Amino acid sequence: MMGQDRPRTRIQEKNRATILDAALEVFSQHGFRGATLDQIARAAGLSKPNVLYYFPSKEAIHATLVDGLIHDWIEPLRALGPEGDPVEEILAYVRRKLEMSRTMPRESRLFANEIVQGAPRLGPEITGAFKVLVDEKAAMIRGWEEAGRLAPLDPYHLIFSIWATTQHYADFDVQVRSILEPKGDVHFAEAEAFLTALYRAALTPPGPATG
Amino acid sequence: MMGQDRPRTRIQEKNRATILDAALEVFSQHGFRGATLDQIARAAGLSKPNVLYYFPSKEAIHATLVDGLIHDWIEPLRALGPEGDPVEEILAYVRRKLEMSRTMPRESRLFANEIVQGAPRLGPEITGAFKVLVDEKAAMIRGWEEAGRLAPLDPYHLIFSIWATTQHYADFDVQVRSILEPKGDVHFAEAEAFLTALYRAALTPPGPATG
DNA sequence: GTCTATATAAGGATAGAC
DNA sequence: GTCTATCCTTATATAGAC
Repeated sequence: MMGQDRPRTRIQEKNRATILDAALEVFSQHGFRGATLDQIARAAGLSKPNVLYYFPSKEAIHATLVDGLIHDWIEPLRALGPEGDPVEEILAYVRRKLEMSRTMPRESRLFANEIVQGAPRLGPEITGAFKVLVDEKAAMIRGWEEAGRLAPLDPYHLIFSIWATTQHYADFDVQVRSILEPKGDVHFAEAEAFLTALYRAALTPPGPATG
Repeated sequence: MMGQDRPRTRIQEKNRATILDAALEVFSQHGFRGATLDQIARAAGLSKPNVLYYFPSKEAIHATLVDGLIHDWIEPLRALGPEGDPVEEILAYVRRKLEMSRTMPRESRLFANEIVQGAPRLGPEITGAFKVLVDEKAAMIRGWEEAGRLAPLDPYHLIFSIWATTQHYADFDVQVRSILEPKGDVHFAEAEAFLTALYRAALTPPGPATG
């Protein structure tokens, strides 16, 4: 419950970081209940009691992890700004999200595990902040649409669809790979091309004969 | 491990069905490890040992559930046929999948839980059958594209995107609701309108001046 | 077929030596 | 700070009465 937030030595910082990385690995793969302190300790190269020397409980490790990741996780949406061409701006958002699925799949699965199970460990501060941010960006998108700079699509469902399509490559990675088989990570380049085409076609306003 | 497949009385069938429904509820919400036999027994209105009278183990309940659901789960993709207009055919698939998210959210989350965690309990028979089916439909879509009846988009990633966008409303239901807030289930109608517009725009071939 | 009681194991957390 | 040993709760599964 209470965070261990007094000054720490370098070795303390290092061990905490090691534990958090190990915990990210284990929690993202097995979910909160499926993860064990034993697995986390082993992944961190420490003994179980030693892990609990740095964090008061398994739940505290998870909470610290979530708190530390949430900022980076919503950064791409925060960065969706009013400058530039709306279509290109949203396409850039899609690409940033896809890039996060490629480079931070564990973080994506950590959140996916939580949300699928009803987000019992994601406090109202987190979900609340999320809603405020989405409302803000949805209003901006709505403005673009009313100005005729974007095809008229429900902004909320547009955002949901971008989350769904991009996070899919991290959250459902095993399924994607089992279907696409051998190719290593090539499918991320394919996915980027596909999603760019999908959203460009849907977002471009009907405008006066652009072809 | 071994299925209990000798003849059963009506009461046996009824209790097995009750248990499986309760298990679907509990597994879909908490995942395999997070679910307990106590929860399943309580949800089924039976005692824990009585549940284990009908199934040899927790794992057997889960396996029976998955085996029983997989057929219905992939039915919409199987139904994607060569008749009619390709764009409308795919849009119909999108609507069927979205409808399943609305009417069978527990089933969707059951599979989501499994796949996010690396599908440790989904045998190669299931994932293998999946790949064969997707390969087949992807080839059909490719054919449509080469005939100029569909905009050229990677068929595999198109299918992934349809899974992602439609299942999102079941798997990430709490997040969707926390952002869309009060409206009861209206968002499914909105989602259908959005997804129809999204895919119609992207799938319609450039063709000779249809507007 | 269904229950109470219980065996047994796993896992979170603590005690206390070093 | 780190470890071994251990406590204690939870959870799967079984025994055996009814």
